[in-house]
Amino acid sequence: MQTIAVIDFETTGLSPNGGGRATEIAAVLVRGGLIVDAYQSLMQTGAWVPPFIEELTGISNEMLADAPSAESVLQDLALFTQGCPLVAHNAAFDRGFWQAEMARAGCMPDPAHESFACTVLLARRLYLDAPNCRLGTLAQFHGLPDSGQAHRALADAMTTAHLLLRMQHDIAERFAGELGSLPVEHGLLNQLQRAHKSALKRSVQDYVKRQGVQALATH
DNA sequence: TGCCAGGCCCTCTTTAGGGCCTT
Repeated sequence: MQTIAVIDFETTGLSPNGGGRATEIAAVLVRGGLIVDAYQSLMQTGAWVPPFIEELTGISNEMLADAPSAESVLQDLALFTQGCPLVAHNAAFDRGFWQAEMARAGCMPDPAHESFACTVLLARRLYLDAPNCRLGTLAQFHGLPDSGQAHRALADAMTTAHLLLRMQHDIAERFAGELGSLPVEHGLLNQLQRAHKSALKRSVQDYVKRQGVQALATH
């Protein structure tokens, strides 16, 4: 059964190329429709946290002074998520920091981590009635469990994980005719997030068809 | 005070521009 890692970074800015560094990371493991494990840590990169970010996240320079080094945190994280495809809310943002911080820490690239699905792109496909696709809005829209203080890594990763579970449920229900008993795994999420709204059903059918071919190929 | 990035999507589009989403 596939395990998916839902991740969330808190950072000092919007882009690693603009000098932004990670301040906190969380990863939540999802398997078989359940949250099965979680990891969270502050990390010390030596970067200064601007007042605006401190107010937004509650993460201060003083808190980071006692935090473990980014290198040790990222090595732990690489082990924790080993072999798991990744999911994040606005994956383009987290993917940029993931790649930059993993490279700085000298972690070997994990082929599974090249597959990075985005709950924003999926939400834009699936929830046309939602006011917008911000994480907090979608959590309220679906009545997701309260995961704690927003803009902290574990709380946001937990909320994203609950959103992902909701999406897997909704996709399975909406496309029950095409999917049958096929689980809603990472490959289908990737397929759907790239599909045009009007082509959702065709994407599911294409995915199911390919799964069938792969199943035959393994026998 | 306001902007600083980057990837993706949508449309009054595709030889482009603007909005969304993340910290």
